Amino acid sequence: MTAPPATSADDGRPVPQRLLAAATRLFADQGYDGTSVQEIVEAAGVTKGALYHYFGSKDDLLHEVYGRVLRLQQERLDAFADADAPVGQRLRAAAADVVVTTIENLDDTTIFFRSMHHLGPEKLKQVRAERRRYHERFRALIEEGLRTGEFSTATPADLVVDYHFGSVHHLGNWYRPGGPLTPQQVADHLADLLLRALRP
Amino acid sequence: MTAPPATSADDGRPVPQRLLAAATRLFADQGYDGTSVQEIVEAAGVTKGALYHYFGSKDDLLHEVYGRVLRLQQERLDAFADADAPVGQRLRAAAADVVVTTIENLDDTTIFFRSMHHLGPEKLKQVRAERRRYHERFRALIEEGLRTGEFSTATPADLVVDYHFGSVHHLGNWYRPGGPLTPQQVADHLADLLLRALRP
Amino acid sequence: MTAPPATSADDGRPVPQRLLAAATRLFADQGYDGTSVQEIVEAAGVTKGALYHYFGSKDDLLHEVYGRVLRLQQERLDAFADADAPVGQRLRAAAADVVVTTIENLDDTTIFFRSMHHLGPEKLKQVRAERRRYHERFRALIEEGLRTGEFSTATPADLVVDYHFGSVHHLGNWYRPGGPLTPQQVADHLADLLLRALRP
Amino acid sequence: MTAPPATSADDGRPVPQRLLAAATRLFADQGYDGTSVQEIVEAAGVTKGALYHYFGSKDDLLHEVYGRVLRLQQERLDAFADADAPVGQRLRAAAADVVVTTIENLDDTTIFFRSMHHLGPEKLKQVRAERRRYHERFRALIEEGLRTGEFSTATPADLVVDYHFGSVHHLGNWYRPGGPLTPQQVADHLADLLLRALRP
DNA sequence: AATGAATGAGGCTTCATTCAT
DNA sequence: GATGAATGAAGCCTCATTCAT
Repeated sequence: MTAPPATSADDGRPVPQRLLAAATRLFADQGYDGTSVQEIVEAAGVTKGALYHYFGSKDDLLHEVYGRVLRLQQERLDAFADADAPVGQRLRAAAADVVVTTIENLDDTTIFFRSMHHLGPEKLKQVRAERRRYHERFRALIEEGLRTGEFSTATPADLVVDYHFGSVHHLGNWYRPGGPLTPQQVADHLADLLLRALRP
Repeated sequence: MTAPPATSADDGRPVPQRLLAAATRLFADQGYDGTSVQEIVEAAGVTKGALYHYFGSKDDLLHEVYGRVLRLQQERLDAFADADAPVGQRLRAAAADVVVTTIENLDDTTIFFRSMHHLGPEKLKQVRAERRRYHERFRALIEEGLRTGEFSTATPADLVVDYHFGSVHHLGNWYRPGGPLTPQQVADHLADLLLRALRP
Repeated sequence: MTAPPATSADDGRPVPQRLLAAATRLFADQGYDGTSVQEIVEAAGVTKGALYHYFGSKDDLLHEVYGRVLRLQQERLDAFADADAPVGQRLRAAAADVVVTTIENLDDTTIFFRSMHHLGPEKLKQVRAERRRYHERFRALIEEGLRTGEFSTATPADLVVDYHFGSVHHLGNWYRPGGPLTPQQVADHLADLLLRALRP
Repeated sequence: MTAPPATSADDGRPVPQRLLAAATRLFADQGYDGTSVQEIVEAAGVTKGALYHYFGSKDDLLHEVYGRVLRLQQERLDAFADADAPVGQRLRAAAADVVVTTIENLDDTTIFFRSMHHLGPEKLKQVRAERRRYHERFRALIEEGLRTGEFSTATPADLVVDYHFGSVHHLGNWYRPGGPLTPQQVADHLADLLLRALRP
């Protein structure tokens, strides 16, 4: 008959997106186990039945939350890595970009690194495969720089990748919006640390 | 009447230590929430009453598990930092040492970074205070090197500390005993990366 | 617009029959409660709306499944009972026939005896009335033989009927197609046991 | 301090027995699926936690309910079969006895034949093995009579066993306490029908 | 010092059915 | 004739913790 009424819970967005947004916020505030399905559906203004109509289980929500960010980051990494520039510039751009997008989606990424182990076996496998692909691409960039002599060969590329992504995962533990540094400033500093460590 | 019988679970160690060891192993294998109090007491060969006799709650176990490692690391950091050597050497030694002790207690540290948020508010506050003290000492070393001109001032000391400890937290996500690198080799590489990044 | 496309699930049979066939198979495999409406409609290649268009509820399906067989058996019993032959021959034929038709529709009958209690009160009443009518007709045959002296009066007719139909209900618990006996052989044996028990 | 108060729900019996009795009554009245765990614990005057302290799951209750009767019947069958008497007398006694004990535990047996398929796979396997053992013993009696020529060889022993136990399973569908026949009378009639069918 | 039965609250998930389109 | 999103109630089970002994 008429347009659906817009209450505080029922904004115009489709139900699945409302659920995902509510879950993201609650997981970030209270942790995955600390958040009940009941809380999620109340925050989204729907019923449990609706949630299970769109998502197979609670850990499906987790999977979706992180999958969105990971796909975004993979696309951006591919773009930076394939650009036409010296490898040092490309690596610096990619290393800084993952920091910026992680901070811009800090809820999603923090949730995920803390709660990944709650995924079922097959979903966990899938996510790990996607992360591996991401890391491989990043590592390939470093190896390219090693071959050209632009980077120091003192440290295995694997270890360098884990060094950098350690700091990216760690962002959720200390970065607070409104702090003294903007996301871009943090990103530039961390990328700089990486590149300085790689200087021959 | 007589000495207690020694069963397979009752290996002679005192009950609290048996409980702590069982909890550590189970938390590492299955996560904190994935492990029930029942499983812990069965693995330790005692009953629930015994656990609650020694520990006030389940998160007390978590607290103890990590507290042990944190106290150890703090002692060692203090020793390295107070040594009589150029600041670069002292920082390198401290940075490598925390990697080695983290790997040697990988179960404990992995559990902790993943499950910290399950601590009650007062225990969480206490642990955070201890960690802050640890970080402050580490940062002081870096600032010392900045003042002496031994390290580059390009990056704020805070950020450098987080960069390094990001990689330390991350160890549980990739390091596997029996891999190609010994704990000491990993430690040397990571300390080297830190020092290289700090070169002027 | 045009004729509906023929998918693998859409084999040309009308929708209600497809639903009934799917329900019968699933109920037999997984039980009535073990089968969800969603599974039925997926197996039939339609949607829930379609099911509820043709059937008022899930237990309507059960009712239809068994109603078909019961009507068939009633017709056949009436035919055998009304035939022109000695009562012993008529009873033997009827007793054997219900075994054959039960085996030929073993899914339907097994489901039914196991799930009857899921029918709503009014449907249950209706089915029980139909079954009673069936039993009465069967009992009348036995009583006819008792009056003529052809059968022994050692046992009340009621009990004899229940004795035989006990074995018929039980068929689903042990008869397997492809076993050593054909349906007709099983039927002949069971009818023979009944008639032997009735010998004076 | 004092003896526990005896309310209507809390009689003197131990909790597991109270639970089993409540479950048996409710399963018989309303079916297995028709009975919620909540109803059972309320009827037994305890909480859900207590139920799951003693029984691993809802179908564990079912398993216990039937296991009790089956063990009883197996013992009695063994006793009758091993007695010192002609095989015809022993078979008649065993055939009548299983009818009496089935009627005396009609709730348990009715529940079971109707709900067996709700048992998990391993429990189902175990129960089937116990039933098979029971049937084997019964069949051995019949085969003994076939060898001595006391029984007719017209029908395979297997089929005769299923014929008789069909009528036993069926008892729950029609026998009502307080009807015209006592359990013993029903038992005598059914055993008589079996023996008459086996006359050469 | 230690037991283990019992609590009670809460967790996730399933499902038959309805209804606007 | 048919769709499928959404409901809402109920279901089974888990678990940290307590307490009388």
